[in-house]
Amino acid sequence: MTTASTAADDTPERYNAKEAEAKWQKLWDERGVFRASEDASRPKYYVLEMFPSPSGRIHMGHVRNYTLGDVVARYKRARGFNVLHPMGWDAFGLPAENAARDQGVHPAAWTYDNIANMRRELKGMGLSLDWDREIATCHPGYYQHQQALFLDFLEAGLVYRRKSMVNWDPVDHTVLANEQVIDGRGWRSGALVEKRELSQWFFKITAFSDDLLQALGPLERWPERVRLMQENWIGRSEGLRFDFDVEGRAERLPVFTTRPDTLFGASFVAVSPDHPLAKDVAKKSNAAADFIAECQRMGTSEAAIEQAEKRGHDTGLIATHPLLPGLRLPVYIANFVLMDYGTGAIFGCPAHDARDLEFARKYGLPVRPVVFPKDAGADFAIGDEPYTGDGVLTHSQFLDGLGVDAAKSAMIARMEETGRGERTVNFRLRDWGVSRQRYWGCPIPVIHCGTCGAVPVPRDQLPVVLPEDVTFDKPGNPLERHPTWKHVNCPKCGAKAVRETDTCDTFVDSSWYFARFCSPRADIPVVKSAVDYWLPVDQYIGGVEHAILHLLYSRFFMRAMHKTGHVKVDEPFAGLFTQGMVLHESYRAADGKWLYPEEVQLNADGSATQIEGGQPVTVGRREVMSKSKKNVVQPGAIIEEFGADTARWFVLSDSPPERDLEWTDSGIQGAWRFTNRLWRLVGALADVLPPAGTPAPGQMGDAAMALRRTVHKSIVQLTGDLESFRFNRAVARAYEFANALGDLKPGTPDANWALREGLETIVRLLAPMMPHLGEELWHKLGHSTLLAEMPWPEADAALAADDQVTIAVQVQGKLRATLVVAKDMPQKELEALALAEENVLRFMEGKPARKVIVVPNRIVNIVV
RNA sequence: GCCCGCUUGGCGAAAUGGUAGACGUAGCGGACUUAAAAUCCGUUUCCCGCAAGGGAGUGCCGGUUCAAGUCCGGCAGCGGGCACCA
Repeated sequence: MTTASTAADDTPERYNAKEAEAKWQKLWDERGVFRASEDASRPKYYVLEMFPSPSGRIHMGHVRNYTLGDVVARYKRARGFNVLHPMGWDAFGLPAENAARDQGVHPAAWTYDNIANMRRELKGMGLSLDWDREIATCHPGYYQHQQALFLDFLEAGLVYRRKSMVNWDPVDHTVLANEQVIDGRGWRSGALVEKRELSQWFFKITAFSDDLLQALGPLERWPERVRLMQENWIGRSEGLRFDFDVEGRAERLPVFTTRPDTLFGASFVAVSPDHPLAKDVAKKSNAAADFIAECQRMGTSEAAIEQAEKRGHDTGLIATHPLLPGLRLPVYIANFVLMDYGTGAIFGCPAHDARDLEFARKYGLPVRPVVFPKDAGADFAIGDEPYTGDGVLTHSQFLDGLGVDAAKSAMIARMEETGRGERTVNFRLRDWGVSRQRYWGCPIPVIHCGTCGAVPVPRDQLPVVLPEDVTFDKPGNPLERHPTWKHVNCPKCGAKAVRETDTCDTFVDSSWYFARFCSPRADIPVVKSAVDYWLPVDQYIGGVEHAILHLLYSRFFMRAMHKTGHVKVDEPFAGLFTQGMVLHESYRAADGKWLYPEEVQLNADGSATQIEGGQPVTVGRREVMSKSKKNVVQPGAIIEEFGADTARWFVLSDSPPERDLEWTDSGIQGAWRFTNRLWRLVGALADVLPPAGTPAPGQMGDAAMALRRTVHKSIVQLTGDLESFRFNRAVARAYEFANALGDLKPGTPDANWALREGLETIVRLLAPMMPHLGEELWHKLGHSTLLAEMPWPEADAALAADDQVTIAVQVQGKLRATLVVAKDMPQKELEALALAEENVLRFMEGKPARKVIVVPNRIVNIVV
């Protein structure tokens, strides 16, 4: 990386960003410009970016995220909105515990150190934040209210405890998330992961399945993509639930199917290895027990599932077909049937389902098609592929001749009539397990008593504070082995009891922080008047990687908080913007080692060499910045070198914000060039400009008028760009605007006046994007007000409209000439002018015009 | 496997169905300079042409239209989400 010039070069011709930025940040802070309070007389606007984890340093993704949010916040403020723009810390989580174990530092100390550092870095970006509202989720002042909400949800029946299967690492003594199991082994210990049944706390997100799905529709200011992902995740499917009789057993076996039309093609029944029937069978059969144990040992990773073949164990039981009493279906325990979807049991119709077909072929079960493709003959048979399309029902009694949809309805109706089943809706969404066997999280406020069971911690005993004297030298949960912390008396009966030692999933912390920001110091979770005023968040901005979990959990939390009387809205985020990632090329030395960008010299021909030693370097494709590939650029270093405004300008400039952005050295240099160009432009003209507020001279020359038109057109266009999140377009307009300003020669009173108007306007338009430079230039232009408190400039509509337009003239749809004419010239005149063009006549080849299409102010197309 | 998105100069990208490539970046040529940096000016989709101008061109094939990067149908490539969900 070569750096030609930087903000540190303090020559009179260069903007000293470092000095200026510190000065304006201090002034904003002292005057409390960005402090927010409820004000019923003004429209409110709540802008929020996803809050960071205090990992240590901010990265370019943060710079992009918070710049986008800050542009919105500053712009809306200028438009007269009462803006709330807060910041906080998603501070609980595993990294702090890892640091504790590896570096011997307490998680709290590590976290608060990182917060202090990152707060300093964020302040250096000049963000228009209300720092008085700062919160950290690891602070008892925050998590005590989360504990109160937990108890509210518990009372409302939205929290419950049940046994569930988890991935258990027998070496580290902890539960692992699916993502932490690699090839069936713990990612850290390498131990074979076991499936274990543990008691876990769950949030009953499924209580809102239907609502969470239905309410996606009206979220018009959310990306379609995110809504679709949530829709798929919730996974609603309609079907039939009905019961099989099993020979020799009293209980019927309920199954769920979305293809009731294929019931006459059934050839087996299968239950999950975790199904009660399977467990029953295993009591008497070692073979069955062995099979179940084997299934449970199987990995849950994607790869493991993909490779796993369909396998089953024949229980010897027979289910009888509900409509064909003579048809006896073998009951299998099958590894591909999931306990927690539907009823944990299915009927298999191999002819019309891929999994069932694979299973049937393996165990020699009949494959009987009952849905025939439209043009199939009576001898239609299934080969290697099941037939899953529409068709005509065959060999299916009362369904014969029907299409698939009609047959589904008919079958459901028949089953409902006979009382054997019913139409059912099933969701893929499962309840949210929040128990984590970890220290650095919000303690779950429950006490376990031998006689009373799980007893909520009384409200007056909140918060349940994490003990500080814990050790991380052994695997497992430090809360579990703490000598005193968990030993308490039962709040109900007074007997000896133990605290819940599990803590909350950190996704719980981030599911309601946006509500807490409304009243961050209140002694209750949220103050009604505050949340009623501010919520929902008007514009939320963050990475698409949170499209499902965080955004879905937050939607659940709002509903739960609504139900428990805390808020009156269901949807937390009225508008959502998902930004792209920041990418960078990666560099590899001849020996295969990754190199940091600053170790590499980029050559004009596109090749690269190592600065030290001069060996050739392999330039890799651009990808997400990651420590392992060393393709990272530290925001701190960039801001130190060029200032925050230049960094902000660059991340806004190159790509549309929803798309990935490639960080390039030439790009940041270009942004730095522009920063200085503006600064010089104002500096060079400061002496000749008329004083601020001078009335316009009566006579305006053509050049001055042309600039005035650019000024007012720029206001209109750039405003539209900001409104629609097209910040790269706004940047391009600013360049055009600045080019026009540079082109007008000063000297005459009209030109000087137009230049003042232009410079003041560009400074105000750029202020949301480059706030420090804006203040600096505003001040240079003779103003003593703060630009951050100025209203948005207004365009003169007459000037913003063109008085001349360029008309394209086409012959047969091909461009043959252009006309510059007065705006709104009548169609007849345009047509006449077009037909008089030499080149147009040439391409008409003497033929008469058959048809002339005239679009006013745009185009004339002549068809011959 | 299912669902979704994307594909335009060397590169990042613009373009309410109406002049494709604005703006930036990189390159090339020039001015300034002892020189470099910085700055400023010019130029840059490809092909033919001294020029005027012409031809081709938005992943590929086809369609709708006076007019298609944009709309419709099909295909390919790349990326993302979900995935034994019955």
